Amino acid sequence: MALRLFNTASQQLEDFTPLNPPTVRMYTCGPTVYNYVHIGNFRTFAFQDILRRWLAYRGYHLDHVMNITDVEDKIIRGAMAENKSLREYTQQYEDAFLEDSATLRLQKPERIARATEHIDEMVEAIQALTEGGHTYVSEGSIYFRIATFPRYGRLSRLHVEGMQAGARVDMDEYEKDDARDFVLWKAQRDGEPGWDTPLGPGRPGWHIECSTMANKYLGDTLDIHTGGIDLTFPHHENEIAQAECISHKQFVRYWLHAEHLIVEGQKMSKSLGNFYTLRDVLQRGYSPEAIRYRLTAVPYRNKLNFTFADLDAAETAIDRLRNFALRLETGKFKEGKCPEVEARIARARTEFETDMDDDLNTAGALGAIFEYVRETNAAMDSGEFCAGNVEDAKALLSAFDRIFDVLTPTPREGSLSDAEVDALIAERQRARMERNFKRSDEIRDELAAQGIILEDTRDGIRWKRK
RNA sequence: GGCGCGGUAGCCAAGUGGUAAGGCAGAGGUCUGCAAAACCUUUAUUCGCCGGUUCAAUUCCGGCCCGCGCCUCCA
Repeated sequence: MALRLFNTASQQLEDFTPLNPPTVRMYTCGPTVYNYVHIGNFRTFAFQDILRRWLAYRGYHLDHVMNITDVEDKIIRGAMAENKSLREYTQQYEDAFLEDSATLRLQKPERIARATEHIDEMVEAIQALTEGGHTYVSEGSIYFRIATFPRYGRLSRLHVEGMQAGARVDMDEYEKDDARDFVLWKAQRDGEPGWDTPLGPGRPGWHIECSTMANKYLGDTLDIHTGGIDLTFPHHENEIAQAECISHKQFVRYWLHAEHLIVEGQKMSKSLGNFYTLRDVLQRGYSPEAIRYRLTAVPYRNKLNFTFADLDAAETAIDRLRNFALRLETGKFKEGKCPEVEARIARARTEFETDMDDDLNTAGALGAIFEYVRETNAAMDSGEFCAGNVEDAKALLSAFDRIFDVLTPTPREGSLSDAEVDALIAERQRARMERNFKRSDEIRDELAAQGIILEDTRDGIRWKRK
């Protein structure tokens, strides 16, 4: 069965085939680094990570570019307020973003591109648009004239002709001929950082960076372009206009948009006090894996209601999977191979893959995995599961973890080493043999205080870190 | 108003024209020196409401109610 993805452009599920297999050329809209990235942003980035990993699972070779928007109004305001250079100001947040992404185990795109390092290319793009008659100048700034691109609005299905100049306050504070037009190049104003270019002193508009960098690194036509659903309009619409007016080719073949995350049923906003960065959530003691699990367990086209109760549930759900993995490692099973068990594992894998192929139905895929875990646990309890089934069982679990990546606990600093734990356990076992339960319970409590949980199972003692 | 999404057990959530996956929580059980941990079993006569199509609808169609997003800051 082929991978099917929901294309915003067609509003339909489509079979996915890249233009030049096995390479998939993908561009994702990255963060604007004017602050710490919040968990809503990470919902989208986590989706992109799942997409990446599933494409790789399906044998595709990724050529993925993500941008870092490091010049923009809010950045300029922040940098000027702190009396820092643009670079000084953005570097701290870019570093934090990369660190947070690593914490959430988001795979790095093949290339991360900063807007400020592509000014020349953007200038060239704007010049090309000007040559094509798509621009005009107003008060030194250069605008894209939407009237020159008849297909404008097709992606978002918005009736742009209904938007009239003056219908709303012009947030850009610049004069435009038509409210629908958008800025390509902003003229420099007093004290603001800028670049001296053939276009005059100034800085690029937001939209031009993405289409320019995407085309530079991935060619005229990309296979996939993704971002949050709010970027559909106007950002992606504008990217299409820019790119296609220059290349006269289709800019993107598959547009994928992630729905938003809401918090406790409400839109996340600073005024409601439900605005969280990843760091905020980690400080409450939640593991990165639980956050990653929660962010990816709900299929990307559904709204994700982020609650702390659900994070607790995620921690427990991950424990269940880890316990199963531990049982596969440490369990003692009779020799041979049970064909029924083998068949069930194969069926579970098919279900897992079918769900993932179905527009990345992560909830369904997780369902298949948990069902497999329960069935296999039961087979182990009944003695039906054999040593010869271990390899298949492990293979499926690791296939799952290649995508979800939650099984390995994030190490904690300052905890006991494995050897120290083993030594204490051995001492406890001696105490138990001597029926010195006082001492054995002491050791158990001591380990528990260090986050080490002992399990006395029928196959012997085993332990894990909490 | 325009465009779009959703309403499935206490919570999260998948799903199909033939009678409801999975996770968490709850209940029961197994194991154990006691525990803990773990594992197993169990929990929706029902899928927002009302009509219609059909032998059969949660799943298709129409209407209604409710919640939400976007409509040039925004993942």
